[in-house]
Amino acid sequence: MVQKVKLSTIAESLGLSTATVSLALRDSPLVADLTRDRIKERAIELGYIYNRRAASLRTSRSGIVGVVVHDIMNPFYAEILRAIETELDRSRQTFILSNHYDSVNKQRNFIETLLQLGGDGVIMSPAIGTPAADIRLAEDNGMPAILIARSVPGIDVPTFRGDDAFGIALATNHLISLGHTLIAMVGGTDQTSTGRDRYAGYANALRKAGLRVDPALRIAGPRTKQGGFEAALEFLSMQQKPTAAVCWNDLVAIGLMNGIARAGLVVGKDISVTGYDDLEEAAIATPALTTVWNGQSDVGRYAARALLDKLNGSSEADGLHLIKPEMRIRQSTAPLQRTPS
Amino acid sequence: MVQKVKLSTIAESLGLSTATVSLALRDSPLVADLTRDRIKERAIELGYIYNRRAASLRTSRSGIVGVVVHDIMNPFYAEILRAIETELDRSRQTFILSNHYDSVNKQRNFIETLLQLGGDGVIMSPAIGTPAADIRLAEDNGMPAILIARSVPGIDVPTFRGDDAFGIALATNHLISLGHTLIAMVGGTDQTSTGRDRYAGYANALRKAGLRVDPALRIAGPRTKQGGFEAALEFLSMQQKPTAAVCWNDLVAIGLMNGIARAGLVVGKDISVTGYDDLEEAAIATPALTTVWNGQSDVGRYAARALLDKLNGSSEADGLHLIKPEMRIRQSTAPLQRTPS
DNA sequence: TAGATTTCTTTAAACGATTGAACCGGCAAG
DNA sequence: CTTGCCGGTTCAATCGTTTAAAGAAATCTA
Repeated sequence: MVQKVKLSTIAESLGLSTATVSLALRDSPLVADLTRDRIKERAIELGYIYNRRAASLRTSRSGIVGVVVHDIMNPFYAEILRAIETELDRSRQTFILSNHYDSVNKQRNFIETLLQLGGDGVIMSPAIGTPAADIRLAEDNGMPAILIARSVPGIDVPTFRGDDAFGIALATNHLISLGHTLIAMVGGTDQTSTGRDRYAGYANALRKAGLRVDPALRIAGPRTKQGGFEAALEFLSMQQKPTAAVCWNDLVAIGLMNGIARAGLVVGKDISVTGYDDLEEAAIATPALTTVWNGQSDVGRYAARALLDKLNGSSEADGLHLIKPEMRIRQSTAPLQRTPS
Repeated sequence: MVQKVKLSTIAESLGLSTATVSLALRDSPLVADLTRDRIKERAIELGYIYNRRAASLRTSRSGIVGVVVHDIMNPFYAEILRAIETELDRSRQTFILSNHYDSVNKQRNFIETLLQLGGDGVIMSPAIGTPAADIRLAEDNGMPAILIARSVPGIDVPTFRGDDAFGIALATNHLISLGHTLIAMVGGTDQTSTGRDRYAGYANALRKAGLRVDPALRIAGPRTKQGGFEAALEFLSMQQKPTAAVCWNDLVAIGLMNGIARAGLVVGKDISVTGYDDLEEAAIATPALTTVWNGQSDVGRYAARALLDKLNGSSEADGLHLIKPEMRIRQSTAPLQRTPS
């Protein structure tokens, strides 16, 4: 269907040229005030709808920004997205969201689609195993990329994430200071930079405190509630009976707490559990979850701003920017109970 | 920046016309097999990127579908979106997602943006108070709309949602059959069609069982965990001491259960609680939540299909389609305890 | 009063792909 | 030998907007 009302419709109805109408609608000082008002009024009367594809064909700015993360329904990303949304809304950019579910293919598809649509830029939390070439594909075609939450080796675009090693060390040290010596690490994988950083943070904290680092205490697994819930069994049936768990994130921690509760033990008394991220949910979990705030809102806000800056050509924020996490102590951790033996 | 590689680049490099290249890339039977292969090969060599805006300017099909709901981070919508995503992916449509947070303005902005981008269609869970004119704006400009989860008075486009009155009655009857007579309804508002339907379902079930409907037992509030958590106080301090709660949704129920647990009471023994929606989370909550499956995945799938059908001009699914909810009985509900009096 | 300047407005050429119509050389039918 | 047809390819107009550059009318300058 062809467009009913276009610039020329308005132009004809007023006996003007499309050029004038175009300029007037964009508040150009070139057109007389009176003319501008008449044009705008008529545009509304006629129900004119601006055709962005026609415009962007000419100008090569589409006003579209892509955002792709592992899973937008994951509350961790949800909080980042919320911040990005706020920031982009302010500068009237439309954003296209997508999950990649850690499929490099799905992610590349998204980048290609975005290029086809003439996307102005892309913010991404790269899928596990993202090749540098995929980021370059975007950059080389004039679509700047910003990374969040994870880095890609060989890529130097602006990257924003929490300082994972530091953050996990905060949690681990907190447990150590409560007297725990057998501390498991539950959930997640060691295949991402995040994963390696977190494990290193945990292991280093133990070593510094003179405790043994036992690989058997690492229970890897999905980063979900379900994953944490299922890990509870393994956790509780370990030979060495750990008394505390540092969890990959709040979801895993909440799942684990549920699993432990099902088994009749009391988190925050028999067992101490820490989360990571400080989701809204952490505070209302039972017991309220001790966790580490990971700066989601800052990550989102900074990432969006970095992109907008790039689009305006003004700034250069290339390279890695680490956000410092902060400890949030609640009721899921407690001093070590001396077991009557 | 102008496009580096376009149809004409390929055409020139092979001594052909852009017309042939255009046809070849779209697998038209009009071009010779040999030619087609050479063209495709060269396109890849040159790193050609299809320019959808140029194409859609000519064809008026953009391959973009908009989806706008109250809050994509809300797991209820998340499950619907997941289904929509799967269905749309299959037919290579890009989808643009947005929250309206129940702001009619934000929603209208989204519709306008989508029209500007030449969106092929829109799936929406309309904001509270959406005027019929906003839906018509889309339809009148050739962008078919599909409604999910809520209806809009005066609008007859395809609408998919759960049968709320029926579903809440299921939950209410379940509690009645367990012997409860003082049953509160917690969370949500009565300003939407959904809200009115749900309250009606609850009230009717009580009346049919010969029980009194007391407006004081209706605790309205936000449809979030936080909302449920906060409602716990009010619930526990009511004069008439209800022994069970029908919650607006699983989130409210989980929040309420947390709140009740904090107060030292045991859900599934002292108090019975039902949820609504059957989110993934319901099964792993503690105690596992008795709830009503609301057909999210069906709603999403049917809605996406209805839209795709409309785009192909093939079908007519106008009007309301109700999905029948189903009961999921777990551990958060139990027979009424006779209070020692 | 002629020329210069200012203030609007228009002309016309892009932007990159699609598509109905035209073209072309070769071959079969009449 | 003309006519028609066929597979393959090209021509040229078109989608709706933007924007240099040119034009026109009014105002200012000397």
